[in-house]
Amino acid sequence: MRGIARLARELGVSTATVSRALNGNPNVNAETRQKVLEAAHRQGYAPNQAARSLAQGVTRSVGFMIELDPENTAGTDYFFMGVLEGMQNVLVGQGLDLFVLPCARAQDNFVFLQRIASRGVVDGMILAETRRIDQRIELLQSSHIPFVTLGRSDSGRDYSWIDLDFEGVVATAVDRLVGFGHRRIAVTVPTGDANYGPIFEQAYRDNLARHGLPYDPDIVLKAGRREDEGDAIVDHLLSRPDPATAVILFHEVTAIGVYRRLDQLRLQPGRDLSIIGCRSEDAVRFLAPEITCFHLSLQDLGSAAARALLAQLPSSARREPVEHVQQRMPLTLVPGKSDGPRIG
Amino acid sequence: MRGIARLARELGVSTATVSRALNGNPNVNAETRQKVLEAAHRQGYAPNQAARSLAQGVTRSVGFMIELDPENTAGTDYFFMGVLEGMQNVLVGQGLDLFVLPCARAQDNFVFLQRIASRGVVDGMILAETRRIDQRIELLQSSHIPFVTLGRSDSGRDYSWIDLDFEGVVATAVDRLVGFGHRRIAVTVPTGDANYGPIFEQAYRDNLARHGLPYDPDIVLKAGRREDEGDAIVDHLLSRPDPATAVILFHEVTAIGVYRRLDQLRLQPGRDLSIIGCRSEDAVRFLAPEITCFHLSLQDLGSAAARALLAQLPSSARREPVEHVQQRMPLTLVPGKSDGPRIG
DNA sequence: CCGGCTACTGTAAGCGCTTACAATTGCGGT
DNA sequence: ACCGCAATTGTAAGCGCTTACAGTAGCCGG
Repeated sequence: MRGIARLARELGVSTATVSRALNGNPNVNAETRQKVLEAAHRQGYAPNQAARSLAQGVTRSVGFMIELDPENTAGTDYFFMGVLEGMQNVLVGQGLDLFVLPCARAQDNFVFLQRIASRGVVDGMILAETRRIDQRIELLQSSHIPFVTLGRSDSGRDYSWIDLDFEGVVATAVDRLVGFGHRRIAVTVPTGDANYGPIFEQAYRDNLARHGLPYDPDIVLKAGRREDEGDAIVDHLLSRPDPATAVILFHEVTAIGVYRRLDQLRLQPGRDLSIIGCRSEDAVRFLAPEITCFHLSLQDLGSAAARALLAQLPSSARREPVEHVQQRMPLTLVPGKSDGPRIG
Repeated sequence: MRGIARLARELGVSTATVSRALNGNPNVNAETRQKVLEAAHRQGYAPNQAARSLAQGVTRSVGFMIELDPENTAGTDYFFMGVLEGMQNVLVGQGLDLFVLPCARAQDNFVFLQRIASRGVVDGMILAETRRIDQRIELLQSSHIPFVTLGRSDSGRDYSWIDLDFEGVVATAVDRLVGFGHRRIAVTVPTGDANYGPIFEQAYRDNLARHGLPYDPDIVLKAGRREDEGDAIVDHLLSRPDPATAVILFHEVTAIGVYRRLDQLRLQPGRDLSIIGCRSEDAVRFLAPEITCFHLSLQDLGSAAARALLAQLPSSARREPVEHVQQRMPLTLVPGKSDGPRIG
């Protein structure tokens, strides 16, 4: 005999009493509770989680699904650790455990989630890197599992998401560059099927329009998350008959290549080409001149996601249907020296 | 009625048969199995994991405990992502799930593990960042939970660990510097109570001795994992009456500060001070001149840990006591331009 | 002295699954 | 016709915990 049953026998009480004492049920004599707690502690007793969740139907834990991308390990930069902290900050307060569930290969993400989402592992899910069209959303909805995504998808359905305020970033960046007198403002947009590409590009178009500037697809460049893409960006932009005088970089690391190539051409960031990055990344912290970029609180992002999930978890009396949170996290501009007045 | 029972009723068979069919038990008529699998698929049936583990006593999953350090988010991402990949590469093949368990605050790591380690969550654990004296090791041993640590501890007990071959790194670095004619070789050692500090320092002493060089505590500097610590390192080393001509940096990011300060002093890495980093980190990828450092395959590290854990998991007939793996992962020298012959 | 109340504890029925064991069937061999 | 055996399926007992419900005891007011 083991677990609660052994404790019960040794103390000469029923398993029900032990269970109650351990779970803080008020219907237990203070003295009895004391005895139980002591014995439990003495024996290093820890409840079997599987039995617990089976009996209660909840696990008191939430999952955070991330995808491992062999192409791009370095790429995640310091994103997740900050986000995890933010999540934990709100989850531990609720007595919830966080399980990060890394999916081995991005392609397998659907079956992976299907397996994990089967009742009994977690009470809710947070998904990272939502795609434009993401089957996982429907899967979770049809399984009636509470979830939140980090990133919007194109699903028309109503669900909770937290995303970065790309619209705000682009608006601020364009305003700033236009204020500096720039009129040929290039932009790089991410490759891949994450949904922020189109969002970013759309924001770019909208903001050019707001300033009455024409949209020229020739200075909208696809670029991945590798610093050496920066070289090609410079070459392309400056080789135009009507060269861009400023560029907004979606992936900030590409700035490294941009700086390098400019240097080779004896050109100077901020003077010969104004550069604004979109989310400060570790790798560019040491560029000189400092890059103008946007700062994001990863902790806030994580906390927001966790809170949005909490709001959906069964809890104290909640009759009315859950409210879905759809929130864009603001980023703050950190002015550097990589942009400035247009010359010539 | 739900789960397996519903399937069983609809198909007019017993739950036992359904369970057997689903689990690939050979004692099921091929036709019956087919029917069951079809029905299960049609209904999107997924087994309740809690019930499964309760009945079987195993969870088919392993945990990887990491500690969140608000001081030090950057950089760790890069590390963990690579390691996770390596782990997944071996775990998915075995049908095991990996749960990353982030502990909110490093101080709470013991109670955190105690809670998680209670039977029923994972079958085994991998611990990151083992301390010199780490209670978690005894906890896991007394709970009879298979585990592996990333990093040695001072525990005399026999258990599985995977660590970096700091001894090899230091030996190679010292040999190289001595070969360049250096005799005053400084070193930085990490702050904090992780166990690699003392190991590193001991290796340093041993290797100096091997070359008949004196050990001078004055050029053994504590340094954390922040680039700006590099400035102080330079100032200290060069202000000595007998300045060091070379330095081995435990935390490679400090090289950024070192480069910066040298630059301010109009000195040059590789000529005025030879610098060797210990493990290539993302942040220093773009330093010029390139830093001489050591490359570690994070994937290999992760795979090794996962394999060491697998070896302990109950499986096919294994009567003899498990063998504990104690393995130091080799790092390979990547020569750069940050070190060279001693001048003067 | 009794009914009813509060405070506590015990009994036992699950939670959804696995699995040892029993039961059934159909077969070939004698 | 009967036995033994293999193949297949069913029965039911858990796995360790929670919890509705049913006691039991002590107390009060009437």
